[in-house]
Amino acid sequence: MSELTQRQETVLALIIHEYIETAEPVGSKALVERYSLGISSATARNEMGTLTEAGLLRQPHTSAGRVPTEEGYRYFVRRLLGETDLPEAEKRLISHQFHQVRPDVEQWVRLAASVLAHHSRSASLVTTPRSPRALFKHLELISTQGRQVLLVLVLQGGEVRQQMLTLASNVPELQLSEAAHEITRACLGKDAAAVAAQSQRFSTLGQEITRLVADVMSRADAVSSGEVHHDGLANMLNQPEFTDSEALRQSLRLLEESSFLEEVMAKALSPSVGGVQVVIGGEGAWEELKDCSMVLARYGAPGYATGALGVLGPIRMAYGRTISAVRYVAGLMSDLVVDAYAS
Amino acid sequence: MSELTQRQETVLALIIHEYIETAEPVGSKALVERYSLGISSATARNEMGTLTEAGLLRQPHTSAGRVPTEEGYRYFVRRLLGETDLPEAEKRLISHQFHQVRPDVEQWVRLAASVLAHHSRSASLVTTPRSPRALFKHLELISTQGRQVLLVLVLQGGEVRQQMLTLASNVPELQLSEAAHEITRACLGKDAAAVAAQSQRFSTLGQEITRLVADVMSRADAVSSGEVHHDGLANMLNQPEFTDSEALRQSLRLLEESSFLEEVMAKALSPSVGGVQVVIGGEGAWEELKDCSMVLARYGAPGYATGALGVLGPIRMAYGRTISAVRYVAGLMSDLVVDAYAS
DNA sequence: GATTAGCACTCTCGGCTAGAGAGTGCTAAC
DNA sequence: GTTAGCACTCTCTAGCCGAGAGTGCTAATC
Repeated sequence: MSELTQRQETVLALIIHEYIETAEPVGSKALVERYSLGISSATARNEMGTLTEAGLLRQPHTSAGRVPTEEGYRYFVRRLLGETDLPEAEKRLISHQFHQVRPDVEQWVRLAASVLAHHSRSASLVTTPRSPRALFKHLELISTQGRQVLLVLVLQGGEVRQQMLTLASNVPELQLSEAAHEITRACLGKDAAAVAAQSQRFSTLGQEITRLVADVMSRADAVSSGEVHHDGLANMLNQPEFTDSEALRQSLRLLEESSFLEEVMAKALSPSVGGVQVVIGGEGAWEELKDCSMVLARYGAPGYATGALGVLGPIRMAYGRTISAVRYVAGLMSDLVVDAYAS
Repeated sequence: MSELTQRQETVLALIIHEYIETAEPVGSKALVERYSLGISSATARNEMGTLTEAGLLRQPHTSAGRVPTEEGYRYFVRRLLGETDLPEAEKRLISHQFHQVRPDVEQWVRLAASVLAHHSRSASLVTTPRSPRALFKHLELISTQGRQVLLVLVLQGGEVRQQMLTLASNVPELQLSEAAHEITRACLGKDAAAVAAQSQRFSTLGQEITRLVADVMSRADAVSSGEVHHDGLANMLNQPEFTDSEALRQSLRLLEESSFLEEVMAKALSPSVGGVQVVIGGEGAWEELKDCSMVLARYGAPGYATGALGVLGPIRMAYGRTISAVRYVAGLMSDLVVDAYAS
């Protein structure tokens, strides 16, 4: 795409700004009046014509105002948005909220979803953080009744997994806790495969338990991205583009089928590990997202635990505000996760 | 309300049945033709007039067919529905599904939500099961790095709670595990208050930890109903009564604000502990639910752990099918929870 | 050469009307 | 008690019309 003049960029930016606010095609006259541009509507029309030919704007019908195309939004986000950021006051407020809730991953995830939904006025998505590879830290066996035993497995990073198991025979409590200690010593810091490899070293009981531990750990590996929490669905309904049900239904189904979401998040986030990723209109890859945009970011500490968060909304989204919010919350979550997990 | 004749009940039932299917006012002629009633449309009209006077039917406008009133639905559910039940084949299928997933409470909750949403073609709600009063079972202290310690608390029933804490000074691992054993011995089977009362018996370290344990336990008590999972939101959108956004938005907000949901579930379920509860149109008590119906049930084993599940849909809901599904899934979940927790 | 005023043209949207269709309540006959 | 017949009411849809907004083009202006 060839270069746009300064004025064309201004016009594009203003049209997008106006359209995001009003959700209605914006015409040349309204534009120059509303923003006191120093040009006449005719000049604006000429520029708009150029932008339309460049594929950045589009007319819903012959005699209506202009609406940004997906390409137009992309140009805007890539070239014109700059490094927006939340006002300091809002940042402090959000940060304060995070430090006020109980220090618990689950709570942070909820709060993050709530904050994102509120600031973006769209639907938000936040996965719980997960370690890339579960590493053994501590095992505890707690006898309950008869041959039922509760297996509590602590992973490096503080994640706790539990699992019931029924032993072949009754085993005294003392023997259980001894076995747990022995296994803990042998497996400290090992991953699922390595734990499984240790199993021969133990007695029948130890082998049974070790295999189960390895099993639980590999299951933890399998769900590499955590559960997806969401918030702000109701915001989507306020958007005029979702008044007819079809588009809305698709988005809703999206949010409920976490498998699809995980796939999108994983794919969209793999290339850019650092910053915020903006997916506008599905980018051709996701038919189901063609009426939506997503603003996504990873958070957490690579090596310890990472998660993803983002916002799902209409293509006509307040990208500036949303990107700032996503970036800031991702940073905040990273700090919190590092604090909690790094030890 | 005075008694209805046999024929009036038939007419009411058929109108409700027809309206549930088509979502459109049903007229006398269509009714007698569709169901080959042995009466003429004029007779049907007379009966419909009586039912309208009795407050069980209503006309959207002077010259339209009849639509059931909330009172009409209530009569139908209370007197005419009988003991419907899912077909054996479907029961077996559902049961099979439950036994196929990983034996894990979280998985069962998800599956229950999915099954309910599918069978009711509406939105479903399932809380995770919770013990009515958290009772201490086992404490484990795992040192991580420096003065950071991971506190793992196992409650009676197998629920596991974890919490980070930072000690005032560095404490060797051995001393930690000894303290944990000591506290475990002293607090076995006690509730939050009793645990707090024990705290004086211990050294400074023990006191600090015991108080934290009591704190964690009382927090567990506070959330007497678990987290609410939901599924099948997309089903709601298919319903014609939710095409305009207002009613839908309300229901959505309901599902997202779990606080409100918990209140509704708690209230609606407190009187009838045994069976399935049907709330039609909010029953006057909940303004927010006035366009919706809920079919709710408790599950679990009183004394061990209980939860609630149910379906939220339009008032024009397939009550027979939904009630059967809710009842069956609640029973299934009860069995599973008892199996898992009873030990 | 860029900008602008003026103008004819196009397209949507809201309001209006008319006719079709469905359903009702009533009355009189069976 | 039931039913056929009928006049009446109300909604829903299609079609039409005028207002309004916006455009593209041309010719004049800076």
